[in-house]
Amino acid sequence: MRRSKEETAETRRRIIETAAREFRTHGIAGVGIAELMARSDLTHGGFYRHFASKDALAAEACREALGETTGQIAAAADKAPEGRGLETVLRRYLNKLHRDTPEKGCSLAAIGSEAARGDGDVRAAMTEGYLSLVATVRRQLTGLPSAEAEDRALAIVAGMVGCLTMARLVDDEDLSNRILRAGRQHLAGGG
Amino acid sequence: MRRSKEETAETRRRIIETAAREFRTHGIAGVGIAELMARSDLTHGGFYRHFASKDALAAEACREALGETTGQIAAAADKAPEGRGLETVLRRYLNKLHRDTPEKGCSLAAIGSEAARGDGDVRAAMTEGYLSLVATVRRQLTGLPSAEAEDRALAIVAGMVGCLTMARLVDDEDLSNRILRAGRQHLAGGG
DNA sequence: TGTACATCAGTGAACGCGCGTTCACTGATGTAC
DNA sequence: TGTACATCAGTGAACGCGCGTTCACTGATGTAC
Repeated sequence: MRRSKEETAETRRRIIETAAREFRTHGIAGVGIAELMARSDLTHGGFYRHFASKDALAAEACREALGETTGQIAAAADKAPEGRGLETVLRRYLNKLHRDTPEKGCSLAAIGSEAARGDGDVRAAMTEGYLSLVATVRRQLTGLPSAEAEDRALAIVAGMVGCLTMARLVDDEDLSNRILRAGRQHLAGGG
Repeated sequence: MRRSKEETAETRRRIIETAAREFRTHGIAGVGIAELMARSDLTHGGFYRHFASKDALAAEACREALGETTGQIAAAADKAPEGRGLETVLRRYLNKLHRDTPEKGCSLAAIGSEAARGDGDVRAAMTEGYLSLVATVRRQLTGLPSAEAEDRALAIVAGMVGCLTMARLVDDEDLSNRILRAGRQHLAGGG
């Protein structure tokens, strides 16, 4: 049952996509290899033809997910009218749709605290994604000394991640909505 | 082997303390009942004399941990010189010691993304802890319209959680230190 | 206050289950001639 | 271009292990008289 190179590459891509979705929904520890493979229309036995371990897949899935997220936000920021780039990034990140669909959203918020304890490759992928968002935000901060713009971008992106995480964590929807709005307003202002 | 009421209460307290520490270190999913009981000098069988389920213990452990964290920060803020309350809170929360000892630190940052997917009681405990920190920060924001001070406090605390989480997540210590410093500076300024 | 008995904290074995990973096998693909 | 054979993607059973939870049992504590 050997498959062609194209089929093999496509299978690998399918597993990563499934994992990127499932890990963001349930956490890395919350999804098993067998379930992941079943949702990719495969049996679990073939997994190790594609990845050295679950952690190796987790790192690839995070890279994939964060590439998507950071790409979309960078594109939106670039298309924004002059001087409204930061506002655009904040609106793109801190909204109800993003809050309610973690499976398609930012991995930093979806699995940040779990990944902080995790595998080195996963942390490397997360660091790269974070820095990519920071670079996008930094580009919107014009008219500031370079060092201060950098620092401000670090704090703004971390603040975005924190607001989204807290908006998902609290058990009161009104409060959750207020957190999103407060984040959009106050992170723009100088935080 | 029945124990006295005092011994029983003490045992229960010991399990909660162990859990508060272990869950913050390894995540809720990352620690088993048997390990938790062993670290409390007990065998796993007796667990259900004290708690209805692992989730019930998780909620209690979060409540305990957050009570400690929020109490310490509120006390420090109250003792701060006039007008330096927010600065004090930020210094207490965003520093290397807190980053490097999650087992004694804030549960919102340690298990925030995992708890967001979790049990209702856990989320309730987390929401309570978050609101307690928000109230402390809000008290430091004088000379602002009440509604704006509230919103600002929501964003500041979420930003603190995000900065601490990211400082733990990135795999570059210099970057981690810069995130802590940027958070202290820019969350004070208006975010 | 002393006695008889019910309660129940803690033990340790056991429950069914899913985990990550390995492996012998199948058979189509890729390659060497 | 055609043939023989090595490669390897995917299958499904199996590995040892730890998970949350249950349960019969022990014996000291708490309670009722």
